[in-house]
Amino acid sequence: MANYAKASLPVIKRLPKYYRYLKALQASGITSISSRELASQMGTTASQVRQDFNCFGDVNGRQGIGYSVESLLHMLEGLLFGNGELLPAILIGTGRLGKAVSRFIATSTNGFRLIAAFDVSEDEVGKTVNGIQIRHINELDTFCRQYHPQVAVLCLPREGAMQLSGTLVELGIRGFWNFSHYDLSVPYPQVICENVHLGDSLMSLGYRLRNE
Amino acid sequence: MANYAKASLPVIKRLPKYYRYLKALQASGITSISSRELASQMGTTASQVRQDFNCFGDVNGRQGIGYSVESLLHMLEGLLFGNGELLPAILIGTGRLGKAVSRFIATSTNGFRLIAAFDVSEDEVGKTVNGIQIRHINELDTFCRQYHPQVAVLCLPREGAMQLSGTLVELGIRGFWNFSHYDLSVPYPQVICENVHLGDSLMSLGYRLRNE
DNA sequence: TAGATTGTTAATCGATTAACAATC
DNA sequence: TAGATTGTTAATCGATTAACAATC
Repeated sequence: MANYAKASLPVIKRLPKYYRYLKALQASGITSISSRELASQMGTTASQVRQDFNCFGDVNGRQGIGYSVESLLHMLEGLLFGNGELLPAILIGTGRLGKAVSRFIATSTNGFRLIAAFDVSEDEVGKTVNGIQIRHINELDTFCRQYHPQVAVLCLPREGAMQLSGTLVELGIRGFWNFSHYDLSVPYPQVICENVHLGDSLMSLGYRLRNE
Repeated sequence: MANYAKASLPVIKRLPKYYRYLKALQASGITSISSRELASQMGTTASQVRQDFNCFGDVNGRQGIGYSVESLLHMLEGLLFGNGELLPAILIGTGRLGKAVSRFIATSTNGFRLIAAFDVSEDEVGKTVNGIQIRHINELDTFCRQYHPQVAVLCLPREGAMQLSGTLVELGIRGFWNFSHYDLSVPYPQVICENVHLGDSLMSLGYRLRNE
């Protein structure tokens, strides 16, 4: 799919931020932007903006003018959401957090397609999240073999994610969004979405606050 | 409070992970651990473990033996959760995400104390989250002046967080946990908890999956 | 003592920032 | 043309990893 020099993880993590700022510019009718001005708005440097842009392909910046907002957005949309095709995703764990998070995946413009949800609790089974019927975790194996989801969103309350991740990889899952409060033991090259230990980030916040 | 060489952000972000692994070791009855063994379990290097440990104080590693699990945990607990005192926090936005997230802050062993919750919707006002009554956002100003919360957890659905952050800083908020899908415009030195753009991390995941 | 492991300094690696020629 | 801005190479900065003397 991609054929340009691969972006480093820090660059990848910045893409959504570029996307949001450019969307805002577009909304206010701005059609062209210089790296200097964009950097100043985003609180970064013009150098970084240009380096980043140059690593995700043919951005068509014009010397003396700047970059076309529309063309940048078009490029970012392709990178972030794919070009039309949606990544089939499953939700595992349909508690409060699972329900809150699932809304994002269920929104097709975000590039994912929620095709199933699983829970251990018999109470949950048969109910729906975002129009998707909740299945019992026992059906996971059969389901994956038939429908080949690519992404798993783990919203299990505690243990289980670690053990489950291995199974999921065997069943063809290529990416995880892990909200479980444990580390997955997934071998390279599966992609794990970072930024997901809700508790971790708050713990760190507390540390920083107390030590400023 | 802290008087040791300040830890860099990457180090701070690793603290919760150390905490979890050491807790697991403790639970399985292990009292002493070498940097080499801990690193191997966590998927990092012994060098990094030692460098990290040496930057958060007097860890009392014993040459030839290793580190005391208990003493490391004691130290990490102090760093992450404070020594008994809890950071007063408020929740802004009590939708699904706000409710899910608030459980963490409302659990006192995590080092925070949820003292209030606010929402714009009149429907929400008067209801409770985790035993805390939901107030109307109009009361935010009066409340902060009286009770001096230090941390704000932003679970607003879209706009608003950006504009609100400035006000909150003026009202004495020192740290944010921002789940809102926008960047805050908060001046240094307020602490912003990263890892919080739920959508962002999924977008990035999609990009990585499609480009592997 | 011999083996293991720390604490710390030095080397490496990678990401960010600066510089500047090319050019719109 | 003159001013502005890109694309890209070089310099800097910081974090990770390696090395090793000290020592339990």
